[in-house]
Amino acid sequence: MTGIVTRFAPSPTGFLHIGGARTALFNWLYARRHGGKMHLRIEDTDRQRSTKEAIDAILDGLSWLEIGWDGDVIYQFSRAARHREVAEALIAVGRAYRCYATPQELQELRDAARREGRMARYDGRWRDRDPSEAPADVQPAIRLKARQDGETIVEDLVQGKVVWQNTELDDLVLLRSDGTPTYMLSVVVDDHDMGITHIIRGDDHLNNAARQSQIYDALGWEIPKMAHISLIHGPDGSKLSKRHGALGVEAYRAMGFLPAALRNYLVRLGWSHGDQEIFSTEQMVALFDLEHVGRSAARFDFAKLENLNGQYLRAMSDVEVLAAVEKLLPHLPDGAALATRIANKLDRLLAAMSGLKERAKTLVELIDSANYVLVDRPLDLDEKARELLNPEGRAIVARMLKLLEAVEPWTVEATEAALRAYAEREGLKL
RNA sequence: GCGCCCAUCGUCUAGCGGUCUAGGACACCGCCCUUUCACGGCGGGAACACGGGUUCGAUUCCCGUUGGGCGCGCCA
Repeated sequence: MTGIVTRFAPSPTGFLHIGGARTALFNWLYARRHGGKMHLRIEDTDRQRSTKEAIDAILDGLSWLEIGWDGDVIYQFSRAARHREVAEALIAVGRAYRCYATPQELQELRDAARREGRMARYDGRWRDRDPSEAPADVQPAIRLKARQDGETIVEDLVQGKVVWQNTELDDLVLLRSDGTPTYMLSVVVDDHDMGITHIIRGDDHLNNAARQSQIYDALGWEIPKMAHISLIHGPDGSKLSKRHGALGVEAYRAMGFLPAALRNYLVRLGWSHGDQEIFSTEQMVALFDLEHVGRSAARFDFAKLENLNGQYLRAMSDVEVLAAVEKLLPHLPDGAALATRIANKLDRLLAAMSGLKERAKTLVELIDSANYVLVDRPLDLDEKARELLNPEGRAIVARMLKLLEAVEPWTVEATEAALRAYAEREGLKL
């Protein structure tokens, strides 16, 4: 029973963004590398913000990226009863207590702390109070009775040893006054019950790691190995925002990126294997490790993604690229129209593919430049010839001819003849 | 503000005390190929944030400063 079990645990409050995709990829790679399993757990304990659309987007995004999970999808909210039971058990053994502090009281506490330059934390006012003092009209929350002395240490597989003074940590809420479990409790219980051996997640959770180890400690459970990977930043080094590239992965699909290329780009963000840049999925699985995951944040570089995508495109066979195009069509805004346009010209498209794919960085670019191949004959050759008057037009015509050469050689001859005639008439030099 | 994390070319990174006049990739700039574009080939500029230690010797180890990030909810 030493198999490795990882999990990807997104909260369904939005699409699967690029950072989440990388976290999923790392978990997936690590599990596969060691012949283990990766579970998918939807952290939907926030009933207000969790949506069906978000869940679908996450599932869809993962399957597009071809990142599979083992077993059924676990919905965290469905395990609330179990979480509640654990919280009660903690009270029974004296490691948790009911807290009757009101939201107003807590807010005042936070304000005071901030004013005095301390880390905002609960003061434990109900920690040792006798339950008989409880006000009858307040529904209590259940808080962990955390150790107040000593320190909490997390041995992180990526970040190394991280230490917190216990005086900095407070008695966190396990169960809300409405009886629902908090994220902090749920993760610990679920990770334990699911037999998770390795928690690989974004380092925005590093601080949570300390509090969660306190819960593990109170429960007497073994703490899974943890690896907190750095976040992905925008090109300017600040947090990745919509303005940058914090789009859902489905947006990258719509931009014409290939899942394999995106995976390759993502795995190199933070992880490396010497100087190697291109990794097949098999190689990633065979080589991935946590030792070579860097600790610093990486900026998202669109140009590099595009370059990588272009490399993948060129490496694919013409038939494969055509298949990828057809697969992409339903996800494009004008996909339906394009699909009908392409439908009866598949052979033409295929014939031009080798010329097309070496020019494009994305599938969308490729489709755009396939215009000349897809357009209905006859072309207005005179109009094309007129474009020769400027360098840009000259380039377009030349490129068009190159593409057409593979499809319809006669068109090239006809066009060239028309160009020559036109140039002669206008006294231009070709 | 307090806590925690991070710090090599513009960007992703290699480097785990001497092999570093710091390597690769993307981007950029030249040249070649090409009646254009792209692909391809060749070449070029470009980095160890700063200041203290430790050491015979620091890009590599320690401390501080600066800069950036994350966290500080009965959100996750």
